[in-house]
Amino acid sequence: MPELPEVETVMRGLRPVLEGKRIARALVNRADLRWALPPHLAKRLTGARVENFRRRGKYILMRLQGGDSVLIHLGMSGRMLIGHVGANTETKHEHLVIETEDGGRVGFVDPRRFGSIDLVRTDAEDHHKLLAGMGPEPLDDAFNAASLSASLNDRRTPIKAALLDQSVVAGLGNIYVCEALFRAGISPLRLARTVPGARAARLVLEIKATLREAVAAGGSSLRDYVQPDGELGYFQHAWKVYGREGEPCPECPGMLGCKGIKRIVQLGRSTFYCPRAQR
DNA sequence: CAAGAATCCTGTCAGC
DNA sequence: TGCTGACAGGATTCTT
Repeated sequence: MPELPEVETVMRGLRPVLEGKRIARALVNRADLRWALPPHLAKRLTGARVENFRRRGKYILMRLQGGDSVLIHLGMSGRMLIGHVGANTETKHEHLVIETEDGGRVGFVDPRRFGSIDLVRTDAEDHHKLLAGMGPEPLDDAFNAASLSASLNDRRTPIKAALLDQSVVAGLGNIYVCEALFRAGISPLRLARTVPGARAARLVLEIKATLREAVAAGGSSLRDYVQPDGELGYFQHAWKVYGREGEPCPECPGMLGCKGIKRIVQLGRSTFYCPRAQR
């Protein structure tokens, strides 16, 4: 679930609670997530000072003093529950708990257990199996019309599938791909190889704009997801097509040939788009 | 080799 | 109220 804006929001929420703090206690309640947690995770966390955070795609990296990074992926339903030691925080599916010396408490909650946590040496973060081969950060300058065109050129999949591929661009998921394609006026069914050129240039701009706006809004809060501080992100109200099957298209409402937002299935997942506005 | 399907797991919601 | 089936932010692994 959480896509780049939500992961970024979560990371920003963790900073004030953990950065510069020493971990007094760490507790693993359940180790069988997507992949088994490292056996010595709790031991490695306990007593460690948290230096800083970094986000890469949909991953959060928490750097510890001593040269290790904790690599966190929230999967579909993962979130970080922030509170205080001793406060009533009874929650199901809290697989990892971290308590800081100054009384802060962070719980990793993930009902579906598609998330994962691993340890990696900080100086080799990008060589980790899960990060190696990941495409450019969409908000970096390295992600531009030329680079996107190059990676779409030899692809025969629909553009929707290509953008969900993290090796093309890192951090996009189902929602933001739908939104960016709508804003760029590109059909999700269009073959990726036909996008390079002017369409790719427009697509890059819309991807960046959509993500920037979503980050500024604190992400999109769905059923399982709220910001670490419990506040709701509000970008879901700005969705133009996602989850809006049957509603009028914001681009061509009521115009001849516009039948509103349509839902189709690609890669087994819902795609929302306007067949008239997106070509 | 590339592209699509199946898969992991739990919760929620709509419909009957 | 309770049951059933569809569906949900992801991404690897298995089949065609």
